[in-house]
Amino acid sequence: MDIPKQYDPKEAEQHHYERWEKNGYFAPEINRDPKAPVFSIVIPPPNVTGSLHMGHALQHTLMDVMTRHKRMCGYRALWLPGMDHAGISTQLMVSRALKKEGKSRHDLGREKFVERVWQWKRESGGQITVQMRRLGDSVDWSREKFTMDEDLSRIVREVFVRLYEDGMIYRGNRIVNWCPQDQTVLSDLEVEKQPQAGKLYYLQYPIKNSDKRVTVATTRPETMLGDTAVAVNPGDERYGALVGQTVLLPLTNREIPIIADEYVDPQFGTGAVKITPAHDPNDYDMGLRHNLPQVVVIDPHAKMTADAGVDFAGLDRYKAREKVVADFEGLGLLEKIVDYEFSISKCERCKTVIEPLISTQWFMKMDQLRDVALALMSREQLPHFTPETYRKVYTDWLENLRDWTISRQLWWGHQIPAWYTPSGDVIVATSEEEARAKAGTSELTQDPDVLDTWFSSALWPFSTLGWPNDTEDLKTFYPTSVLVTARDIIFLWVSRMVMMGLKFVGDEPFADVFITGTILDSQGQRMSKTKMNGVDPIDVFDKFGVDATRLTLAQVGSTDTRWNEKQVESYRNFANKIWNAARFCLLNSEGAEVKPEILEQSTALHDRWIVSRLNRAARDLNAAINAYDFHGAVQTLYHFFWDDFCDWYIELAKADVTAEQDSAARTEARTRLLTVLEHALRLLHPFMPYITEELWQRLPGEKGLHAAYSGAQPTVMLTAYPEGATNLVDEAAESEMQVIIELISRVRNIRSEMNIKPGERIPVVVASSSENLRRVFSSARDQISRLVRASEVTVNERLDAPKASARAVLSGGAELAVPLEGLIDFEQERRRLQREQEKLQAEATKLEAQLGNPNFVERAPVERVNEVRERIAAIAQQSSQLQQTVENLQ
RNA sequence: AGGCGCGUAGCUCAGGGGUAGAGCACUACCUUGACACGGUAGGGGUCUGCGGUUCAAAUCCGCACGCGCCUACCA
Repeated sequence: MDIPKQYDPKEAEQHHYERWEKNGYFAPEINRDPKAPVFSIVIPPPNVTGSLHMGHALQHTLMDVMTRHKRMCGYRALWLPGMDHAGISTQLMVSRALKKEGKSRHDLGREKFVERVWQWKRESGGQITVQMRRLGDSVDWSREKFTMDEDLSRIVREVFVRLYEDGMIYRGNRIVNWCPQDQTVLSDLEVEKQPQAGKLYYLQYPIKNSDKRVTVATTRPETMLGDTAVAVNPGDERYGALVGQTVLLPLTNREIPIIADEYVDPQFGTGAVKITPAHDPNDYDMGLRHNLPQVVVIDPHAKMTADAGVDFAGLDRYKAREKVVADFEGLGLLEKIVDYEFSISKCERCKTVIEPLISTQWFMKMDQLRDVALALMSREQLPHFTPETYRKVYTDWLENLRDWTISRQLWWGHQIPAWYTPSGDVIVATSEEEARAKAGTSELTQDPDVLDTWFSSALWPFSTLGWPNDTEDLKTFYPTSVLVTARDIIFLWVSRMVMMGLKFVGDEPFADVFITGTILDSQGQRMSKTKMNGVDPIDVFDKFGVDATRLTLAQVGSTDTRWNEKQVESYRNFANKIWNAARFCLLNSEGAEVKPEILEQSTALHDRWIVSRLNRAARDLNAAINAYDFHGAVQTLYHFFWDDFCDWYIELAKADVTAEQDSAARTEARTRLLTVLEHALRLLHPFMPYITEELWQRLPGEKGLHAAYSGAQPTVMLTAYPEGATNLVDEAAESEMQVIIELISRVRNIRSEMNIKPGERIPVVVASSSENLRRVFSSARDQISRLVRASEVTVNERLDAPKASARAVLSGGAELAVPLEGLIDFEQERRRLQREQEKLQAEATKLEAQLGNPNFVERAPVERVNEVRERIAAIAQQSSQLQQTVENLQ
């Protein structure tokens, strides 16, 4: 058999995925058990323009671990993939491509432009699906969806119409966030706040029929051209007399009132605020309260309008700002300018400063849906968030939810299914035909706007499953089991899916929500394109292998973690360890094959021990995965495989397995070793799909699949995930083995501390008053001998060894001695024993202090007190044995 | 301004009322027939600080400091 010494991940990553996909292993139909429980996840659809970044790699790893785990547990498992049309990003991307050809989207016209986007999508969209295959995502590609698919688009229209008919969608004229660059409205969630070092300008407005002035402070002087009032707090004594008077607004010919409103904070600035209802959300609200006119002085391109006056019309907003300030200064009305840090709203896509503008848009009322979602949370604690702290984030957000601006002035997206008659009536329908029928005319114009991308995403968990038809998929897979996503879209997406799911299907879209952590760069900064500090997962795959990367990511779970390549390297080493352990098993497999029954028929201590450890690990793993404790799961796998299986079991079994002579005992040892390995590969598979499949395929024997998949081509993917049988967890075997392990470690410690040459064989004397322990030592005599390189191992009731021996006391009431005539350095040995003694004493002192405290004895649980007493007794015994030993050295 | 999270070994992180953990890094020895991407044995922490609750606090509760993130209409 030819197995290289080093594992080559690329080799394994090359062919298995294609076979899994081709054989339909990812589709839930592979499960033949009609009574199989169901597990389903819908993928957070990545942008069609996107490529795989660390965040995806993390989320996908976790979703794949869960899906593979549940599939192996016999669940009818579906992980449904798809992509999002990503309105603004995609439109921008294609527009940029056009620009290189010297064209704009307006040159093409809407229809041609949209066709161009589709063409782009066909040719270069969905790069990420290739990368998902590399990562090993076991998604059912036969169910792949795209938010702009015809069927999903129809569902979007259907939902829109129903919401409109329910009075939850309306068209209105309001102040909105406008991006002057992208020429579209944005929702509150699509603008980002940034701290900005700016200026606060103090402007003086003359009061009519008086020589007094009132000073207002503003960060945006240009908006004063649209002021329609000055407001003060009604309780502000400084200004009480002014309320009701009129201000002569400089640079304009207008007179505006001084009004009183609670909103004004007397502590801030001068306590008097200029009010510009057309260009500030707060002023807008105040304008409505006081019936103030809205004077629009800034247009959608962020240029000043004719209403700003002839001196300003056509100026850019920042140029206008300079001119307003200069003019005030010229008039002697500029009181002062102070440095001031405030936050500014920017378009999250293009980073242009948002202009609040009054505009006609489509909105969705959220109060009713919000209440239903909140009721679900208070009544059933759904969805259940992991980590739980996000429950509060989610509910707080919902409680403060406002209407959602759902229209966008884009061409790429779901065009709003509303038509206008020549007389201006609005007809909302699922198709133009239906609209014509409703309107009684064919002279209709469709609303040019499209819907916010998140509108279709909100429907994702049921639109992908065939709603509004009562499909098998919808009945089977909805509600889905868990949603895995990053925390930044809890509001944009998670909450909206809950609301829409409840409204249209009647059930919550998912029971659980797992919020992943964030992978930061090594400096603790968020990875971002602009900072160029991102780590490309594909590069990591190439360098360390997909499986090692997955293990690293799975371990991250819900914690924010700095990217640490050393960690991946360590898991690359782990993969290599697995490879070489398997290599050893396979190189010594002649005459043997995997045979699961053998595990229950183990009699030797080390065999019962590894079976116990295996089942314990399996039990812990199932519990950890089900509790979304991925970090714990990875640790369990790592230590079971490396420490228990490689460091101890293989070494203990080695003599039997590698015996030159063929024998029943050798075959049995080999069979057991192969079988334990096969179980370990199954445990590892959800985390490390490639190396496990590669090795599993090489194991000899009829390796069974889970009953639900009988008849399928052999693959570790479809084997049963070991459950961890309680009856095979053998506490006695584990504690007996623990004594052997301790014995071996102590002797090795003596060898190392005494500087005994590695090749030197030494006699070992062990003694215990316990007959059982003596039996344990005797049966393990050969193994102990090999692992500590002993010339002979003697087991007695009482320790009988020459003075010139190194000694140690074991925790189970056993002692050992290593006679070292001529080799031992008495002084060194005394120091070594002294250190042991000190450690014990330190512990004893602590425990005795505890026992000496009457409150402890009275109030602590009895078991606890007894534990301490027993421990003290054990230490006392060990200690006196050690003392004896030290004295014997004289 | 509020809310949330975090502060544990040199580094990256687990843990979480009852004797401080892992990986990496470090020290010594080892090319022993699976693996040097390895083996064996070690060293290393008053668990940010101060108070409180408790028989017992790294763990629970306050407060302070530091670091993140989120929400917010202070011009």
